[in-house]
Amino acid sequence: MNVLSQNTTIEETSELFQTIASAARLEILLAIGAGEACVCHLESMLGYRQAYISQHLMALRKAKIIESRREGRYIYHRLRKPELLDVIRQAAAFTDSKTLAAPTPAKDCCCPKCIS
Amino acid sequence: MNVLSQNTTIEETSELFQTIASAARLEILLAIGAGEACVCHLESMLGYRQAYISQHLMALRKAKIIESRREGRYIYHRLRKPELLDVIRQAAAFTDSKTLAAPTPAKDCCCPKCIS
DNA sequence: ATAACATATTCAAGAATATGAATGTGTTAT
DNA sequence: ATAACACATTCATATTCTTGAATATGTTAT
Repeated sequence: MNVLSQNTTIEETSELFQTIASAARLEILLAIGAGEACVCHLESMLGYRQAYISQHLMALRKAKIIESRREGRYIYHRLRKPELLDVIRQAAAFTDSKTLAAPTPAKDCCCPKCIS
Repeated sequence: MNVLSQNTTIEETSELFQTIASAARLEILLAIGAGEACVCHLESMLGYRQAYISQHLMALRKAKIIESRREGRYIYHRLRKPELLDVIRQAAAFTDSKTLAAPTPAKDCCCPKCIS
């Protein structure tokens, strides 16, 4: 029933979160945006060292989140699926909004003790 | 401009991802769902040991993702903001969909070398 | 061929995380 | 007051992640 009923999906989802659960990585993904970017671009944009950025790009590539393409001595990186930005933005919105949801009163535990 | 223009939001978002970047934690959050659940419910539902679940609940509580309420000897846990489920579902959908986005050809790096 | 450049990769040590085991705390029943 | 129960917390270790430093690779210009 659930979108995540399959354990494999849960695993994959948790791996996705793991990969993007890093401020530097989020910055990089947002900087790449829907287009593409070379390392020097990210370097000047974010102020991180070259090797540091490359390391993160490597992790993102390994996680199949980005793809790379060489053009001369530049290598351009882009999101495999720009929809990832939506996931990030939604999470950011979740984080930001100060309005807490109304507490949902409900209860009926189906564990052995409760139903027996 | 960007939703994440503030570094604080990026930090918070990365912390959110960090907290939910665990299969066990995702399972727990989905099991709690929009309602509330006691530990024994989660225990019988997910098949994990009690202490293990409590440890994860502790982490989720520390991250302000869930809230707890005691009723007799049971303690019910619920999402502070059920919208979190949407974030998770969207990520799961992202993970699942096999359709890769069309490559976006684009380039114009604004780093020192490129614009100078 | 050599040098400069853009970027990737490897390595290692410290930091953070995960999780099993043991134990503590608050509540209800007797 | 004691026991049983539902759950939380602490502790310790194994594993994973992070990140600075060093180095390697592929490309272009000379």
